[in-house]
Amino acid sequence: MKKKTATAARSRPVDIVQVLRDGISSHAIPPGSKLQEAKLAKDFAVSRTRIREALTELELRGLIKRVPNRGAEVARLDLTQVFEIYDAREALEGMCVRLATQKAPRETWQEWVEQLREGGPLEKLIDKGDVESYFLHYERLRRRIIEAAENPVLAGMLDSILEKTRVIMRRVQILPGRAATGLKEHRAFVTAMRAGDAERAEQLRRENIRSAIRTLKRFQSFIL
Amino acid sequence: MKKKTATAARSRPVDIVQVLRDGISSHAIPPGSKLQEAKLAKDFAVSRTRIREALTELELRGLIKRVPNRGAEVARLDLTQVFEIYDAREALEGMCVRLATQKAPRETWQEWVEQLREGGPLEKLIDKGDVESYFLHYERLRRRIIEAAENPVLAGMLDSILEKTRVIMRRVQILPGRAATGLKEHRAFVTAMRAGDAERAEQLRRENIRSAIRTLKRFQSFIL
DNA sequence: GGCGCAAATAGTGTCAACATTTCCGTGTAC
DNA sequence: GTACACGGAAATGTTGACACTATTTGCGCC
Repeated sequence: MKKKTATAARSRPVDIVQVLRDGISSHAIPPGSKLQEAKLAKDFAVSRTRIREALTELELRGLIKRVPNRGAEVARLDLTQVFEIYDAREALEGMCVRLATQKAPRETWQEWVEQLREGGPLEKLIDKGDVESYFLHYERLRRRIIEAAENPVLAGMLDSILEKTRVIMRRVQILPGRAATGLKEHRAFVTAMRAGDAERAEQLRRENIRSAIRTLKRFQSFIL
Repeated sequence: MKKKTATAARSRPVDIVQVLRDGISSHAIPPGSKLQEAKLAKDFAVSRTRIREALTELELRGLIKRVPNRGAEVARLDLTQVFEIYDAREALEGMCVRLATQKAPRETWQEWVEQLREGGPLEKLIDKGDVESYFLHYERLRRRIIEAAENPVLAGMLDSILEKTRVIMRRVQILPGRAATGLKEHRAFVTAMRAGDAERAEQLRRENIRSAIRTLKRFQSFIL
């Protein structure tokens, strides 16, 4: 974080937080960076007051760490916190799958069953080694499920923990065999959703996340 | 919220939020109350800047609602939100019970098995109609479990949703037969914890919360 | 007497200036 | 040569004033 981020010239009041959030969660502003109020104020062309409000919000979201009279810096999360977050994620995503299965008509998931089927388009993506594209599709499925769960409280919580681990999630996908394993597991819980079996779908989704945790534990030295 | 709350004369900077949080979550400051920055600034004997910071925190926690140029008021939550929160709670508390069972030595829960046993002291409390005291014990058990789960992320999330529904939870306890049913269910999941069966303990805890939801649904007209 | 428009009023949003604390470099003494 | 102390610079914390928006009040007109 040395120079002004190229696109930061927006003077709109609302989304200073949004820009910083995105920057931090994508590691465009890497962990440990110091955030100086005066510099940010100049970059965003606003007063320090607004910057300070934005910083308090980021602090509350746990994205930055502030020490009195010494400034703010982007929080680095250690592996302990990552595992804590994953446990929370397991519970929340599991519940989302359950609710989505109960609330949305079964046909909703038909297209995903087809995408994820053995020999289907998504499997071909992984075979080609295009993990990045697969990850984007997976993200879309996740958002669709959260939407179908129709629970803003859950959605907000997931949002607030994912903005901290987005980079880690992407790195996990690249670990040896992870994407292929993940696809099989995704296929499993989506099939259960298509069948309307909410209980089983939740179980499978949770097992899916636990599986990701195990992979992460095995390769943790490569991630952080 | 007309006059200054009697004890509000503290000038300490940190816990303005704490005071307001407690006031709102206990309904001492009832839903719909308008929070005027200038008035609060005078009551707490601090500058408006501090008040505004406190308000942004409360807004992020979902305790107040702010509309631009029109001020802030204590959020009223409708039944829809309450049920959303309970679904999230089911997922999170279930996970807490699972983790607590896995992480803490089994003997930890022995005292609770005894307290909750058939004909035990807690059952006697309910038979006497002292639901209030039972609720306090239950709260202590909850906190003990969260502590044993050793997961600050989960703890923070539960904290942030309970401060919104504390009043509702207490009202549910008073509904006909709810306390007695709750006790049986608590006994069940604590017994599983004592036995070290994390999977079953989680299931039972979740069933316990779903049971509370059903009671709430049945009597919702009396609650809100 | 009621309705509409305009001015006054109250309250929030924003800013620039001032006060305080921390950090870093320099100098001196041992 | 090292350690301690002092001072200056830079960044954060705090305050009061100003600008803008929405609401209400009062006046005139229908």
